[in-house]
Amino acid sequence: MKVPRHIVEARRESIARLIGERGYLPVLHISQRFGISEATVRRDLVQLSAQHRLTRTRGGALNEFNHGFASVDERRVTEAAAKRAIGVAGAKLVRAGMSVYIDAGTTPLAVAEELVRLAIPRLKVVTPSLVAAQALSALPDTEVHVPGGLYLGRQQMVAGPKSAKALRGWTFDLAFVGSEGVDHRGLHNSQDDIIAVTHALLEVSERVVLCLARSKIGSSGPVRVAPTLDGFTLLTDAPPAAVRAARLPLGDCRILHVAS
Amino acid sequence: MKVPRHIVEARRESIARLIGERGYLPVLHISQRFGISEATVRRDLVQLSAQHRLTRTRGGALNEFNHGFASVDERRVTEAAAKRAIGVAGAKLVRAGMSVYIDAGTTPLAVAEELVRLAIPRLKVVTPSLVAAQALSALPDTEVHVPGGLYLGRQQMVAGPKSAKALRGWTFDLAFVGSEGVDHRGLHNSQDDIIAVTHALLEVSERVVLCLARSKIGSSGPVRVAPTLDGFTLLTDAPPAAVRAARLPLGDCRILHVAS
DNA sequence: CCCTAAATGATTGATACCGCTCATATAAAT
DNA sequence: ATTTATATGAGCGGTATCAATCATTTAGGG
Repeated sequence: MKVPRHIVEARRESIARLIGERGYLPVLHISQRFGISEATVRRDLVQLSAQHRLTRTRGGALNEFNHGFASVDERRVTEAAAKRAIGVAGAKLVRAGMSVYIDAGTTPLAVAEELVRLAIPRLKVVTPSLVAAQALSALPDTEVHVPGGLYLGRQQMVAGPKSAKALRGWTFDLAFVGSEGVDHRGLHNSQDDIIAVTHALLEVSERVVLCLARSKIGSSGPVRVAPTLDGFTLLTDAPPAAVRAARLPLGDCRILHVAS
Repeated sequence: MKVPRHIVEARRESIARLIGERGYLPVLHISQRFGISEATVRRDLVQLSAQHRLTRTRGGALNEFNHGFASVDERRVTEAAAKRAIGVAGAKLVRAGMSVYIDAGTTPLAVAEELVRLAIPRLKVVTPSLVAAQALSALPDTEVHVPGGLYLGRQQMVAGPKSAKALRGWTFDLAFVGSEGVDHRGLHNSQDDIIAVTHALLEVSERVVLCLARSKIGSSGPVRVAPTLDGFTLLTDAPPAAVRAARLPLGDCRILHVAS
């Protein structure tokens, strides 16, 4: 039986919305929820998928939002172990009740994920990464703050000069930051806004932990954030020999090595 | 062939991590990526699922984090048509190049979704809703800003006194706000931070559009945001008779009715 | 009022996925 | 060195999902 057009569209909107909220829904679940056949659900999903409103999977559909960002390069697969090891070591530095900054990027995110796994309570966390914010909001008695700024959809983070300014209103026991790379000329990154952020962090943080997978040692990026590693704690899975070989401008940088 | 224990564990970590990053991965994809059989992938997924590190679906597995939040009540499904109608009408008020504020909540979100559908270019948008921010970041030549503040994981939004303060640094052609309800005593909401936000918006916005599904007319909430609707534009799918019957303190409130 | 186009549900054959068992290889224990 | 435990891949029967087709109903437009 043909059904009015606006009803159909409203239903599709509802499905899209529902999946946007839940992250994932099986076809059967949707059909029961709306009292329509699975065939119709599939037809709706085809439409919505064509509009890039969601992503089909066998048996259901999931939020495009989850799938759309993070164009993951192959390296991440091989580096997953490294990042996880760094995350574990980084999270060990955190005690209940601390005030912590967690940068955007997959390596600092590993620290956040480990914090959640350990369920460390009563933290105050500031992070520009919304993936990290969402993850950390599961922690008990923890406040998660997001600095204001320009929203970057692809990276799911906020950035911009306002963020750096906002950070000066805080103090941190620990700050975890990532980087595009570090070599003999200093610390590099991809956006120049990050310079201001990094300097603000050095001012207001007891300790700034630079989380770097081994492949980042000796590599570079378009913007130089700092000429030396003075004041940082370098947390890496690179072996000591590799770090020495890169001839980094260490200053009084402390180094923590982890195995991966 | 039996394989060393640490290799197995490292692989499982990698899988968990990868799914954490991607949101979803099919079994076949994983098996190819790691060069192992699908049977082994399934076994790994069973383990990881038992540890609540991910959620299994037919054909793959997805990030636990996606699944946790947003408990949706049934009402949203039935009111979807109303919200969509309001979204369409609200988006019609927006012209290319405008500066717009979009509140958190599902009704203002409908406006954002319609803006994306219409692909209106060159907007400057400020929103505390990260769902809206993510959606709007797809618009061409558009800047999306997020005010800083406390992150609320369940609602996927930022809130708090800082947000209100940050808004005074902007001016808006249009501001779309939602509400818990409006009755003869005025405009109500659930958090008292919203009082400051609303007043700031009235100051800096050319026009503040209050988006209300019909069920909200005549209902109330724990906090009174404003005693009258003076200065607002009320956008609702409620019929004129219902609005009159509610005896709202309209002041010089303009009313836009839409059919649903 | 009639006609066309559209939306739906049921059916069906094909395909993908799953849980299980079993043989094998090998790490870990003794 | 020998034994035990375990991780793996292959095979198989069962089941869930899919894409395509078709009849039915009815909205929407003359």
